[in-house]
Amino acid sequence: MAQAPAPEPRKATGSGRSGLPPLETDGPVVLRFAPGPSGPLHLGHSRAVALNSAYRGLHNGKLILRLEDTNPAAVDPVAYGLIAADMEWLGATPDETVVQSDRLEIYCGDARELLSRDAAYVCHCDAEKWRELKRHNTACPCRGGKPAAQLVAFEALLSGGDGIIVVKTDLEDRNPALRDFVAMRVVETPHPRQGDTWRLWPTYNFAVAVDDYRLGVTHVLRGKDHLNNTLRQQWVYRHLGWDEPRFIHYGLVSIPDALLKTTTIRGGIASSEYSGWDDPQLATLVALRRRGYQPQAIMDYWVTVGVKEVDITLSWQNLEAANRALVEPEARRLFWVPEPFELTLDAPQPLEKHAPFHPDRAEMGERRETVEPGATIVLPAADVAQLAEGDLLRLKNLCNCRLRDGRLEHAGDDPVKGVPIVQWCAAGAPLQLLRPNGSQTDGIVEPAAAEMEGEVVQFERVGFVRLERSQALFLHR
RNA sequence: GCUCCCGUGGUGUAGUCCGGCCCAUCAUCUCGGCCUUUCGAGCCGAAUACCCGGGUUCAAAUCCCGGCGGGAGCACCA
Repeated sequence: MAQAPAPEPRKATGSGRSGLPPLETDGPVVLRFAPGPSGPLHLGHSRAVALNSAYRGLHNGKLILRLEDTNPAAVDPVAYGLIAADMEWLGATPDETVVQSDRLEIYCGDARELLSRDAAYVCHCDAEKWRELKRHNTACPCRGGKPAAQLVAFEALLSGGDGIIVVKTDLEDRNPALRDFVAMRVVETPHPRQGDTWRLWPTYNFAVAVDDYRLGVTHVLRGKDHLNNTLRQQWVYRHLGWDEPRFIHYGLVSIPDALLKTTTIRGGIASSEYSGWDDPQLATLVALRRRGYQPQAIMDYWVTVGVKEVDITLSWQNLEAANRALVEPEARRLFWVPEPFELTLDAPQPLEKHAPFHPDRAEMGERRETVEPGATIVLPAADVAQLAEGDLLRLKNLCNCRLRDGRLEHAGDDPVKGVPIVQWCAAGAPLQLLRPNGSQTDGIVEPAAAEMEGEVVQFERVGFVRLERSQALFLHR
């Protein structure tokens, strides 16, 4: 029984070492991540994934992915696969995946149990009227029916008619959010996976309570926005005499400069404002991945943030720092010249470029290139603008030059202290850099880039980027 | 409006339950310096915080009361 998923070797990278406080527990730990399949995961989701996954590792527990697709109208069939892929990329592959729309018999069973215990009722009132009555701590006429009659009404609803199943709570509760809540309702829209086999669908709170219990979840780790939902779900536990899991709520995260709302992104893609879910302007996981974010950086970041109930603002700088620490030792260096300015090089003889792929790791090799006298050299226009006639500058890893009459005049090979050092290209290919703010910069990249598609590299003096076939995506400085 | 949660530097975090070892930890950011044929990395240093007001106490970031501030929920969404 005690399944022990191999805890992946979790390397304690830099910042993430502080670690999470262990969970209170008296046995095996079962956790779950439960998104609705409406699109791929984004940075906001990744906190829940990271925390649940970190605790799985810490307690050698089990992590369930539960797809919450009980609203047929809000399901994107491709999202099931996208979400699974995102979790895998994060290194948080679930031990088990369950889909709520496969479990309708279970919800119906527990609804019947609720009804027969007089803990729920079938309501045929007008929605607005029912809410209004609740607001005044008043029961609707349907609430008083006998369990036997309620059960009959429930069976009838399965095949036709209007109505909802309501969980009885305390109508006198001072918190208006906690007075009687809907457990199941009729949705005629066909479900992408189930077609029209079912018309009575559970709501979020009911399905979650049932599944957390029946799946043996021991710790429910989720955002603070679920505080009231927890209170509602606890009514189901009490009515049915179930032992409760431990509930842990972490604070809300606000992510600056990021569009996270799935429906808005979907709209932006439809209107071609974004090229797709992985558009570099987005904070979806696929987009961050495409730009060169390392999953471990994201996971580490959330672990250092922890599980407190305070609301936080995500710090891109801190996340970038975590990613830079991972990427910097591995990233090969390359010259990329933004807004290239052409100059002719005057030199007495051919010059040899010896540029290491990594300044601190000679074993990574170097890029070599011969530059003939009279060759056209491109420099960043911004750097040329800084230069006055006769000024000395160094073409990095090549030679010193002096700017004379709009040409570059060779001025020695050995580095001279205090001289500006600039990246340059002689041969090279056009390459556009895309930044997450949507801007694009034209430039020339050195020949070595040709065989480095897909790599995260550092453009010297520019920042880390990920190379694609004919463009580069800016990662961070 | 009602209900619930939270409030340590720019950002995040440790400490708050069990008051003293906290003139408050660590990371990141910022600013200097060193180093470096990148404005990357590395090394050294600096600056910046206990929301406010009372109270209890020899002693409060830590306990109590009252303000103020932020957030969430009050869906036949998840």
